[in-house]
Amino acid sequence: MNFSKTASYSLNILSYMANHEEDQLSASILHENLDIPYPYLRQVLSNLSKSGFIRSVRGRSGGFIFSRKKEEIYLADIIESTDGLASLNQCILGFKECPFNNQCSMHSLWESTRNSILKVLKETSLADISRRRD
Amino acid sequence: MNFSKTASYSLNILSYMANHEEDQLSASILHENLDIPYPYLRQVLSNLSKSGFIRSVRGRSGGFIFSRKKEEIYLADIIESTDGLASLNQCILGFKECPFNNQCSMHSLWESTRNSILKVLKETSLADISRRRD
DNA sequence: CATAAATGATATCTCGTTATAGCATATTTG
DNA sequence: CAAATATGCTATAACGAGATATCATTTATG
Ligand code: FES
Ligand code: FES
Repeated sequence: MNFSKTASYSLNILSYMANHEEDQLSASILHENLDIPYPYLRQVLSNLSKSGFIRSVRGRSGGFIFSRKKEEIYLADIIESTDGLASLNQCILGFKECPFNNQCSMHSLWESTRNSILKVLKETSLADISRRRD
Repeated sequence: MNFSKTASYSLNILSYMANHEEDQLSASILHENLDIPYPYLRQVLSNLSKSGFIRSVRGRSGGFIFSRKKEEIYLADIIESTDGLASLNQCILGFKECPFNNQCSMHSLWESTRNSILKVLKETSLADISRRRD
């Protein structure tokens, strides 16, 4: 950890979409509402399509819409598709081996912490966080 | 979070030095014992000098030695001098504003977690972690 | 004094992430 | 049909962290 900007963007996009599930949203609309550079936003949307979270509708008045139920898309899935979850399994100080001989106070603290984080990521769906928000 | 490689290197170097406090250690010696590329190691050492944790002795049989007591160098000081501690005060998902309207389960979990981490960093000195280790 | 071995300082390279740009294709709308 | 507005695709640029390379300077040692 932590997560990349691309992962943040992805989470931002999908959570916004979850709050506007009825609509099919275009990159332009998303760009107007989210603080993400337009060309990069389009790349990220493309990736999210390829990852199967959303699908695209081409042509004028096209856009993006969920291809899976938001109840079944977990935050962990999104992180996994962008950064991978492996980063969560590392020492918070970035060491391969604990330089403090596995005796440092970081070790156990971070281990239980990251398990908590992982648990939340795995149990929280886009539906869970889709609450009133503009 | 998380911390940069440079921060990891710095912690690695200083914790190694704390276990060899008696000695004045050269970059070559440190390079032989730590898994850090030599030229970069020298840069990091230079930064640690400028930050006042260690001082350099020039000339043949020169090297580096603590300029402050290891009892008074806290992990938080080291992180502060490399990455800055500000990174710890951010949403773990990398958002400026919580996109979930501050209602997401990450929020409170991460907030208390990072406080715990910060507490450990602020209370753990190099002396505390300097225990038998080669 | 000359050599060896160390740090000081700085310029450059690499590489992955982030960001940009442009053209092709699809589809709605008048 | 033609224009407008989407996405698909892909090439390229910008940027920063990490890594490398050089040369100057300092000092111990023979
Ligand atoms: S330093 Fe990371 S677990 Fe000990
Ligand atoms: S998403 Fe980071 S605090 Fe809610």
